Amino acid sequence: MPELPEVETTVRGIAPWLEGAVIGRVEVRDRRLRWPVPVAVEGAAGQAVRGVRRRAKYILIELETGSLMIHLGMSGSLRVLTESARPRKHEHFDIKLPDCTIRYSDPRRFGSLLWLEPPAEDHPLLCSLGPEPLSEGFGGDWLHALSRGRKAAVKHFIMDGRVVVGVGNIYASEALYMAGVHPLRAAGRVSKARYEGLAVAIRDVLERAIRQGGTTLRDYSGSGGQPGYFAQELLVYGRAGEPCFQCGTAIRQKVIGQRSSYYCVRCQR
DNA sequence: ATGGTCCCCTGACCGC
DNA sequence: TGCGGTCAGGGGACCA
Repeated sequence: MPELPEVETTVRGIAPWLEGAVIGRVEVRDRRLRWPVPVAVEGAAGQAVRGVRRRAKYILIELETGSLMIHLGMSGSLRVLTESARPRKHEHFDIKLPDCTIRYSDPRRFGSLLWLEPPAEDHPLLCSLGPEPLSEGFGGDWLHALSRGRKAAVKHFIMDGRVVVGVGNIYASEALYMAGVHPLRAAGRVSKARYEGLAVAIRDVLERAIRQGGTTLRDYSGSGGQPGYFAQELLVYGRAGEPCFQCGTAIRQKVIGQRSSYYCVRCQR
């Protein structure tokens, strides 16, 4: 469920509680996540938090001897609890802090909690990731250069974390629509000029979504339990059969690479 | 290397 | 109210 804006919203919500704090302990109730939660995460107890950051859709809590790395998968969320509350089903673990508890919930169990030895960036899950879409290193020239000769659909291409991180299914559809690029077009057959427009669109949609606290379609909520408000700004995602806001043509839905894609056949070429 | 396909898992929703 | 089918915002693993 969470894409980059939702993960960023979560990081911004938990960071003030973590920064400058010492971890009380990490209480794991259910180790069954994408990978079994390693016992090593409990070594976080008593360690000072040196930093909290996001890399792609991973949340990194940097401690003295290593980092806790959290991924929210499709249905994960972190909540800040300032009063004691009985853990419920699917609430796999708690990070206990002096002034609150950060509680992880993940019904579908596609998320993860791992312990990373330094340097964290050498971890297999992080070392081959592409640039952050909101960073200087990302732009149309990068997309254009990487895509030469690639026959995969451009939508699939921009969702590949080795190309650029954090562009999930919702925002891929949105950005392609904004840039007027057909999602099924071969990545290698998109011009440099159109990649420039696509890069701008990716950046723009992600920044606006972050400002709205992410997109809540069904069950996403931020660390304070609040929904994201970007759903009301979606231009194509989830609008199959409804008229395109630019030309009135019915928005098409098609499965590309196992995921639903939404686009306008008239406005996107 | 690249490009398909499959799958992990639970819950919500829809039609009958 | 119950039941079966379908669909979800991610992404690793595997095969050709």
